[in-house]
Amino acid sequence: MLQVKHILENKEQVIEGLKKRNLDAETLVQQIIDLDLERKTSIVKVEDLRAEGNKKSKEIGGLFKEGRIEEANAAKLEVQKAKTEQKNLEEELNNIEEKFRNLLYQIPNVPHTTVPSGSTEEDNEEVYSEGIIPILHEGAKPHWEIVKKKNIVDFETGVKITGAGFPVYKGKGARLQRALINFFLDEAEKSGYAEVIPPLLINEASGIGTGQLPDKEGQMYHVTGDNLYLIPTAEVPITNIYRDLILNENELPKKNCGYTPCFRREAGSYGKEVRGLNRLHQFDKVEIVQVVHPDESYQVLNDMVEHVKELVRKLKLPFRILRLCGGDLGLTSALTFDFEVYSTAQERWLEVSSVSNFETYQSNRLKLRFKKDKEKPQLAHTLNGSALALPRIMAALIENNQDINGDICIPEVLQKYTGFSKI
RNA sequence: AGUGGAGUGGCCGAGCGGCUUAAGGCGCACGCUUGGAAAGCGUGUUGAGGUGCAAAUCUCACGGGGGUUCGAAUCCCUUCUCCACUACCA
Repeated sequence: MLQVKHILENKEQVIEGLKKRNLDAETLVQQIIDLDLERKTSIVKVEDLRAEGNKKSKEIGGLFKEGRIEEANAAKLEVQKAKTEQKNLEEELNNIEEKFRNLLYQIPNVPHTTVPSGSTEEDNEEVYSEGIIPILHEGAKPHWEIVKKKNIVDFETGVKITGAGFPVYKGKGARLQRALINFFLDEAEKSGYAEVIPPLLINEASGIGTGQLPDKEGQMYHVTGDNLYLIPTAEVPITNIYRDLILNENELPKKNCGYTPCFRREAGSYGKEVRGLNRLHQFDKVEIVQVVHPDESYQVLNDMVEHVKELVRKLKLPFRILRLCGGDLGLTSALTFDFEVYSTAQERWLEVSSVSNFETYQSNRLKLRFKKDKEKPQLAHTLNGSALALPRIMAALIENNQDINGDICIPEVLQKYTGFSKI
């Protein structure tokens, strides 16, 4: 969430910035400012009473020690009365603070100055593209037909076991998944990211920390028996490693990568969009995460984009990079670049990575700070990116690399991981 | 999962209703001392929030939340984590 101080000091700038999200935040921001004032007034009242109470209690302690029992008892009665008022005021303060927090949770991150305004993905700005879209032979097929024929991804069995969106990868299909995971992890480690294997279930505090809760609860699978959530992305557990920490400035940047399955309910999705591997409830992804000094976060965002570029390039997939417009930007992000690869048989672009700078939006919720010597701790910046999400990469590879015989050619960089060059 | 025990500052560890303003130690930082260092001595050593131009000052935090009390690290309830034993299991 945004820092209150930042809102107070940059009211107009915040409201103006949020317009890019097609959000008129005027009322909301004003409510927050008003409530903050109310909050402070209430704090003063409560703390004054507390201070007085503390003083009196100490005096009573002294009276008892001196054996002045009657005076002490009289003082007790007096304080007891004052407590009622204090309790009421404390309750009032609690209410204000809860309301205040809820309002703050509602305000999305302020988009970076370079974010284009716009409402849908149509308004995203293409900033880069690379690679040649292959011309497929007559009779080329979409990936869902190829994987069926080759028996490497079995959707029907997944439906039987769990439901739609939970495919079973088989044989060389499974092997290809594993190859991609290992390839992505090795590349990440080469770029200096330390690998972690995090939990796949997270608690409520972690969900709030990275911004999935309270707003996007419906998108995660909720294990109600234990009040845990299946991770929608490794971003959540990996970033939460640093929750409640005060790092030394010289420990920055923190760079982590991790492979995890991801679980998304994707309520409301249907049709061509979800066909085959296009949109799944469970999918594999390698994620890269950084915690950095605020002065460096945009340089780092660039580095992360370059890292992802290199991955897609090595897989020889045609891709483009989009700067997300305000309307398409996630709640917590200040600037996001999406990577899309071209899936030739479907004749459409598929999003395979999203690289974002959250500035202090997450770290403020996470209480993730760093400190230089004796200076006051300050919030770090957090970033993350998919590097990469597997199913759509697989879809594009399968479609783009099908040859005249209907076989799938494995890109050279993957062959040492797969152990075969064709499926 | 059951039963019992325990969670105190950067770390160890005392305190078990009011001289706690959290003892003592270790570590760390600075100073004195020294040719230099060690030892020794001295000083300091958390975070959040409020008031104030500032100096300063107040509030909150002893795993988390709630309660009892004029007053809670200390008593009660609840929850989490760790340890031990029992049961189960890859």
